[in-house]
Amino acid sequence: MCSCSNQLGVNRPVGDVVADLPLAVCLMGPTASGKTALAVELVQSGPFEIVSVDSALVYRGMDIGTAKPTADVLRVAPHRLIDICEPTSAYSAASFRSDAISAMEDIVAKGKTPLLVGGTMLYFRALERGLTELPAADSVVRARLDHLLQTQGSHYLHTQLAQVDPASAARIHPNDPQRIQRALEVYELTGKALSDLWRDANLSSPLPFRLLKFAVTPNDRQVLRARIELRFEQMLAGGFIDEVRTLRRQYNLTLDDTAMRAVGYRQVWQYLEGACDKEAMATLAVTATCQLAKRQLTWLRADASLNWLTGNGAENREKICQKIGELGINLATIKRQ
RNA sequence: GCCCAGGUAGCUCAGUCGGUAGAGCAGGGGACUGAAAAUCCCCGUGUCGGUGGUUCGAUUCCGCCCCUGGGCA
Repeated sequence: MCSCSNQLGVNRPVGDVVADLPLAVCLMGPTASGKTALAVELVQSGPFEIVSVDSALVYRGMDIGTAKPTADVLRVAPHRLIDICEPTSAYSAASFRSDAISAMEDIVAKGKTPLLVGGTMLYFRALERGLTELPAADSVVRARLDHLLQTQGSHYLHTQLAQVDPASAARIHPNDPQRIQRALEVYELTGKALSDLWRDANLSSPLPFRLLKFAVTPNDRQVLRARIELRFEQMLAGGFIDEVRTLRRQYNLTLDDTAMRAVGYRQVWQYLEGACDKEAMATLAVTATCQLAKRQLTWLRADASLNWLTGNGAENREKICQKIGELGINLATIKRQ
């Protein structure tokens, strides 16, 4: 059993700078893998406070389709970085990094340990490794590049990029408009090649935390698919379609808005436009969600520093408790049932 | 019962003027620096419904049989 304490302390030799950094625990995993349930258990049994790492949960009014924790859950396990944006605004990995670090510092100041929970793997990476200091998205530049993309095609933009930033053009596939546009945007805003900035500019400040990372996932992909199917049915029964109707009524949204690119919302939107019937919409949404899960797993497999949690709830709690113990940290008992 | 149209990859279909076949979707793997629930890249052997015949060679042509639509009775 873990020893009982409200304080987290790091029992490492003085002078070990890395060990002196406060601990933050990461709970990563594909959609529908059970991250939230596990996080709630941890919060109820240890000195944790949750920071959401999720690009869709940041949006207000997007509750059902994002499987956002319910008000009841949030009462016992508050999540930071939820409901912080209007659906019409754009959030970003850079915004997340700075918001997350503020939240984590605040949590540590209260004597607690940040528990980072989510499935947006780019956000985890940006947090851990930092980002090159670059200009933020510029809506005017993007609108112009969008127009060029529509009229000239991505290969044209790629040849334009090759002239100002050959290294980025070589790295980015001609069919990948999003990355071509970003590289061109950075060039327009700075007059410098993105590849040169990556090489020369400093990364943002190093993360002032030590991360202990866990990945939760069923060991069988079919199990995850079944959970996704079940959850989508529950979303529909819970009023997901009305939620999208309301968003469309309340905001001046289009499918191009970041928020409406979220899995499920896109498919319901198309259904509401009459593009398909309800059954086809559900199939498309489930498929898109499974494809998202697959991409999330690709990120996770590539991270050799992860601790995998593929057991049941009790086994997973035990493993987390044990790993934290190995770091020589006194943590409140994580209850076993 | 008769007539017509089909039966080819997990699904929807293309195609082979006879030389054992390929797209989209699904699925799998991978990439990922201010949109990331996004955006991309790579991966295609399947008794070509069954069975006989013609042929050097049949998934392709012919006969019969089975199955699925639609029509006529």
